[in-house]
Amino acid sequence: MTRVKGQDGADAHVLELMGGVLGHFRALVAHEDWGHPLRSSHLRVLGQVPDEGIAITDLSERLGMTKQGCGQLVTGMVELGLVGDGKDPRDGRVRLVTLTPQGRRTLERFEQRVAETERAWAGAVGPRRYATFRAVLRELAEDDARRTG
Amino acid sequence: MTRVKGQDGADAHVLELMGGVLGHFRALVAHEDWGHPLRSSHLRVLGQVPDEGIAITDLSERLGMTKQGCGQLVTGMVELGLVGDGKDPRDGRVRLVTLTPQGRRTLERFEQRVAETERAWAGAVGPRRYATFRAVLRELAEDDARRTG
DNA sequence: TATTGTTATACTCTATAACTATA
DNA sequence: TATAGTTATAGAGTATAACAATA
Repeated sequence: MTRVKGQDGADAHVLELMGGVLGHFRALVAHEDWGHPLRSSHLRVLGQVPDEGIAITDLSERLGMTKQGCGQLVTGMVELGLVGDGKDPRDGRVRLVTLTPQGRRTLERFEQRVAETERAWAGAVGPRRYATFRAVLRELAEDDARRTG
Repeated sequence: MTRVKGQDGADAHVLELMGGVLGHFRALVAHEDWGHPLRSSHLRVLGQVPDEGIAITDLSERLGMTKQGCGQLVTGMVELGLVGDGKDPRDGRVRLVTLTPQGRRTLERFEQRVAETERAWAGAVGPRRYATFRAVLRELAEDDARRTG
């Protein structure tokens, strides 16, 4: 159960609310059959791999994690067939991470689920209110990135 | 750095945005000096302990986690002095978890930080837009709870 | 030397399974 | 027997430190 009320029935604060909504997606990913183990960390990676490929160090920066952790994560995803890795002909040190067709399909299917969910949400709260919600969320994230990044 | 743009500068989707905003709070908690180690799991617990105390099993349900995990978490928090535990006089099996004065102070201070942040956000995006954002977020969380809970 | 990436290790958070103690 | 809680163990996700290979 996702809680939305705090103690004594008081309104949950923003953090609990966001956490609950995010939990909805974790459940969505976990309960669907993807043909192989799929974790949300995989999806975050898939969304950051450009067509031309990317080095572990750059990918780790995009993901906001260490290159060590990123390297391990990618190794697991190569074994699952979600990404491929190869040498960069221009720099022998670089492991160039690319999307496999399967990785691309998985990413697209996930993005469809997100889009479906957003349509359902917009229907539930009203398209105009949802548009405001979405815009405010983006502005808050951008503000935060400006301060910390 | 909290990312807000996906690959090729495309807009990040809702999940990345929420994740980024939540990350802001994780950083806020991590960088402040609380006098002892404080993790976000602690804060979630503190927010769910009523004045009259609560049993581990009930607390675990409020938190949406197993009673085993909840018991461990509470044990650590007792050592930190954030909560106290005692026997329930009405049922000898029950470990009654209560807030210590220190736990209450920590919770209040955290809630002040949340309130300050929300005021800053409302100022940044406009009070009316922020009110819509907040209301939509609550409705989505409630909707989700109704479906899954 | 600086940079890319790996290996080794550890910690947080949480789960499942098997258990003990009390009702 | 049913319920409250603990102990043991494991796995995801990530970090830091020390290292190897290439530039």
